[in-house]
Amino acid sequence: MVTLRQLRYLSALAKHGHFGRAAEACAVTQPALSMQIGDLERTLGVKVVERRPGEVILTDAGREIARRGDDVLTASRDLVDFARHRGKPLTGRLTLGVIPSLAPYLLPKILPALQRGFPELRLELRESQTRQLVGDIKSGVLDAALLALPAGDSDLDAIALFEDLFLLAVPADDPRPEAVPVAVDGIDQSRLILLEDGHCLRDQALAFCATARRRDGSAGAMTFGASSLTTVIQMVAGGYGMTLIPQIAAEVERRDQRVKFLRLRPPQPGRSIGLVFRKTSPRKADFGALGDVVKGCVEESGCRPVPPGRKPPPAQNRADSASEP
Amino acid sequence: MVTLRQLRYLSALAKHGHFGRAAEACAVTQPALSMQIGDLERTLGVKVVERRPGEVILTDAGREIARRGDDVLTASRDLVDFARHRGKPLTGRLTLGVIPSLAPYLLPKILPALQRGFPELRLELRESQTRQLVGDIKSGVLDAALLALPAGDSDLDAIALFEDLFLLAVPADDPRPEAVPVAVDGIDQSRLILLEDGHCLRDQALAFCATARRRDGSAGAMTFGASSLTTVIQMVAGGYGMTLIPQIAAEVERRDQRVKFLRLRPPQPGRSIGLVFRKTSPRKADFGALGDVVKGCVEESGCRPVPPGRKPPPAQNRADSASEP
DNA sequence: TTCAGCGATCAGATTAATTTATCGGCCATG
DNA sequence: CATGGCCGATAAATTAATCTGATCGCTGAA
Repeated sequence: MVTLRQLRYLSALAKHGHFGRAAEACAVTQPALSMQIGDLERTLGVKVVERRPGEVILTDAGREIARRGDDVLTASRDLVDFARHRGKPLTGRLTLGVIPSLAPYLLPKILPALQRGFPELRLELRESQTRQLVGDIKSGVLDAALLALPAGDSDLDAIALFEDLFLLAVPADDPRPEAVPVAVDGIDQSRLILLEDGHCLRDQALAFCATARRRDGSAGAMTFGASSLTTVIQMVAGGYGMTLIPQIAAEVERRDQRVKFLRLRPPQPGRSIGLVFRKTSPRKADFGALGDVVKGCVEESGCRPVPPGRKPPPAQNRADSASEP
Repeated sequence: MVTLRQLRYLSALAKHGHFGRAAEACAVTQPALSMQIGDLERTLGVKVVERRPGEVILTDAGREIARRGDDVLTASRDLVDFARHRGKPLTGRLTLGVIPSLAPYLLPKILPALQRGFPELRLELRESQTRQLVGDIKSGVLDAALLALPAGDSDLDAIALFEDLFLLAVPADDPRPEAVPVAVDGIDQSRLILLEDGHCLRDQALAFCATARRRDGSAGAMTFGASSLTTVIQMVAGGYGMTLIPQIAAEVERRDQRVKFLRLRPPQPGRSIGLVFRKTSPRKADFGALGDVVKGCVEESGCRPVPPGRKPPPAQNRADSASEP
């Protein structure tokens, strides 16, 4: 009979490709793991791993078995999570991913409120790009993530939290007055400074500009890859170009006197920020509560963004955030 | 740490509502099961069952835990199935459901071929209505089922096998010549004899007639509920009315000289027969092979129906088989 | 009151899993 | 072609998990 223990050991073995290290990861000795894998192979009637000198690789069948095993483990972990957290939202450990263009601006708003409202919550944060976050949510490494919708994965569910409009950040000495919204034509794509590849914000900005206009044939855009929005703003301040920046970040970056932020004429581009989690997650109650906290913080911070009143996030007539990360 | 054993015992307990009988079903003694349930409650920190004199009922949390536990068990059973059957399609035990309006006509065609081509296959058949079959597939009681598409459940996948057109069965002394297709107007809905409630064929026939015409306000139709198509044909033969009958059944029922079958004018109503199974089923290779056998048998039997060349089954301009069973 | 049904509990036996120690194959070195 | 290191398999002893059979205590019915 197959056991969860065998699947756990197999999962570790698949991950480490090494009996000794897999055993260590499972906090058992190597023979213990060897025997469990052996038992598994015997009960399934298939060689699961190829033991070759210098490396241990899964067989084809083994790969599929490990994949299914991970599904089983995730489901059982969910079961335990459900039982342990049922009835008391936002207590205990909760691992949350946040995209880099959001984390430094949103977290300072919500962490104090969370701490105050849910002192029993032990939040573990991770900052990564959307692609990574989605993978980690699906594999159960993360419970949920704050990112720009849509996440575009049918295994995932989302709660829309707020709309985050884009502003055009330009040097303070730009001739255009701050009061007048500029048309997208005001954006010289070749002077656009963006985050490095892989950031959803970069893709959204590019998508918006692409639909807005295409000044020359070159895929162009001075797409120097900064790793943080603050860096991007520094470059704008230094007169190296301009950028599209989400309102929630502009609030903070506005401190720098050498830049100013111009609003854009409708249809204003923007992104829809949401809380994403596995459809089968056992902690939906937590996510509802967490979402409420975020909405509350964003609202009371006097920020323009407001929670939308609909389920499926829009992303129509705005940046095409359908592109992966 | 939670174990599959505990989940198996919990599943049995949930099903039987009785420690003793659940234990018996698991082939262990009652104390063994009691202790495992006790351990489970201890590790989860929740009372899972309410022990009250005379009955054992799950708590709210227990119900959800049992549901999730069943998911885990299904996934682990799938893993084992995958490992055991991988590489040798159509061997070993395979449980297959078939709807009643199809089983007696299709099975005689395919069983000999299956026996010949796959002697190692031990097919276990069950005849039930669509609703029941779908439930059993989802819970893992059945591996797959032959029924009229669409099954309409997002957890299920289907392979379309063939189109089965409906014919109008009338008494042999009906004045209309067999050679000329009749219009749907030729169907007097008030004289329609159908299978009893719950059969998809009944719903399809009613749906087709409803779109075809509505002679009077009465929901009408002489919908005496026969439990088999043979019974229905007997009644038609006896002059009690007429019926819509799938071509595959007409082939057989044609033996009765007292009825004849009129073709219908386009858009000809019909049903799309398919093989349905869980999306995550470990035996998709088997289903492909089984589907091929069915297609082959249906074709070579000189039957009109042919395999369609498209994935999503039609059900357009024909009986509305979207209604449940 | 007494009894039958049912689940909990206990002690002891059994089975499964783990650890420590060791073996043997396979490379890379010298 | 020896030698030592790495790595997984195996053996024996130990520990932990699980089971059985006997029994207890509770509850509702006779």
